[in-house]
Amino acid sequence: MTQPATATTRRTPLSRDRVLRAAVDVADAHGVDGVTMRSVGESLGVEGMALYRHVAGKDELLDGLVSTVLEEVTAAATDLPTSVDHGEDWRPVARALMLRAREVLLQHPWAPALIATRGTTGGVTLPWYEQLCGILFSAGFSDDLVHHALHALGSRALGFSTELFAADSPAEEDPATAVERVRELTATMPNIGRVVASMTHDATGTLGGCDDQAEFEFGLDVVLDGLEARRASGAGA
Amino acid sequence: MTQPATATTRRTPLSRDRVLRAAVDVADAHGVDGVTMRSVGESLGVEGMALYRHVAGKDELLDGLVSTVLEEVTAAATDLPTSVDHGEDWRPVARALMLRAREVLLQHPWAPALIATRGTTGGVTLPWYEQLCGILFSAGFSDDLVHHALHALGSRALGFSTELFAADSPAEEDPATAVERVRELTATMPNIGRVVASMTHDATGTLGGCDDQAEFEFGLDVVLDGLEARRASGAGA
DNA sequence: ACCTGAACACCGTTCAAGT
DNA sequence: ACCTGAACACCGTTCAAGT
Repeated sequence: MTQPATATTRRTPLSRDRVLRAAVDVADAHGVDGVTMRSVGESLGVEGMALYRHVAGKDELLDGLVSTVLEEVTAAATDLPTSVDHGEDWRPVARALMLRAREVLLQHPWAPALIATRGTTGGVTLPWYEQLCGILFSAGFSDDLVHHALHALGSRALGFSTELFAADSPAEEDPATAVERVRELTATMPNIGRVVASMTHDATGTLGGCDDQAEFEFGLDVVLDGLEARRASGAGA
Repeated sequence: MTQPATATTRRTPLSRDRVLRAAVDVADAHGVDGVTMRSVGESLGVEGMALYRHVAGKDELLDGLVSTVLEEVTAAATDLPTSVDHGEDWRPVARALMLRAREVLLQHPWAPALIATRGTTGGVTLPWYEQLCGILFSAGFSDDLVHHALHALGSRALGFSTELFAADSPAEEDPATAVERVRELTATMPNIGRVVASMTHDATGTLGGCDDQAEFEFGLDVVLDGLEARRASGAGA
């Protein structure tokens, strides 16, 4: 049962980087609550106490988790443009940068919430912001408007939240109970009832079927269009 | 030292509601990590194990924390309009609703991150969404556009994140080191350096002085204007 | 009916001891 | 130099026992 790791694996010395990568794997598999000094150690074939050689403690390990994921975000953007040509629409380029960030974060569903608990992201996101700045400046943004855009887009890309709106619609729901639920809702909350009713009329016919990706892109386009309007009109704020 | 609570206080029977309110107070005072079955019990003059009579466990207590704060958000909105007059600009009304929500959440700095860890907000936010729906429908929004707006504004109001952008500027920083830091930044990251430089030129002269409130309002106005443009042009998406 | 005390499993952390 | 084992404080949770 106690399968000893191969000699090679056993001998590979621990390092801060290996610890953090192992912790990310544990979080991906068991959520952030599953990340324990002992569990991360076990996934490395080592006692949990051995980790203290390479990270100061649990808190720094969690910070490291955030940094590791955000480095992944930054790395995933390196094959995207860092500027636009004169007269070129900057929005598709910034859009791609934003969607790429989202792709990475969706692979680590625990990450946005953990990022939110940390006060800051440290410096690891700077290259990503530098890239975004490059795109915006080359498109003719003013200093102030770039600053505002960094806040508006940065919080959207790195701190996006999913499904706050959902009112616990059970994954598998009987159509009859769904209709009944809409009826109840409509009785006391006519406006929400109207929205939900319009959703049930769509192709799928299912309730609570919000397309997170589509909603993210809608909100993103609203922001991109709004920033472009302000750039074109020369408004600093 | 062991000050016994007054007889009256002692006799007031525990209830789910009192437990949750006590837990919110503990979180406000010591952060969400300070919320412990034992610490919440102590703040009520009771052993931690007594809480299990009123909440199923720690997880339900945290869910209750989120619900309590979100009920506060909903309650804080009741003196705001639920619709607009024909031809009235809906944006200032929706804006007030959003800013009111933010005000409440800023009093519980731990709340957004905790909300993010919970999959859903349960049904407690429905009245708030109902109110927002009422405003949007009365302003002539289509069903689809209201749906999109609920996502765009809801995630912004309830899941907003602060200061993801900041690169750990120490609270108290010597101006000389600040200038040096900008120089280093500018060397490898000219675009970010330009933004930071433009910030240091403002009235305060301090570095890293991002005005979260102003940035929130800027991003909010971008979204509100974008939604209005889509409403006016009759675009469903 | 409601709370307490003791107990157990698990976690973060320290540190002397191993190799 | 790097890891292990034992130990300690603290936490979530259960449950028999108190009042």
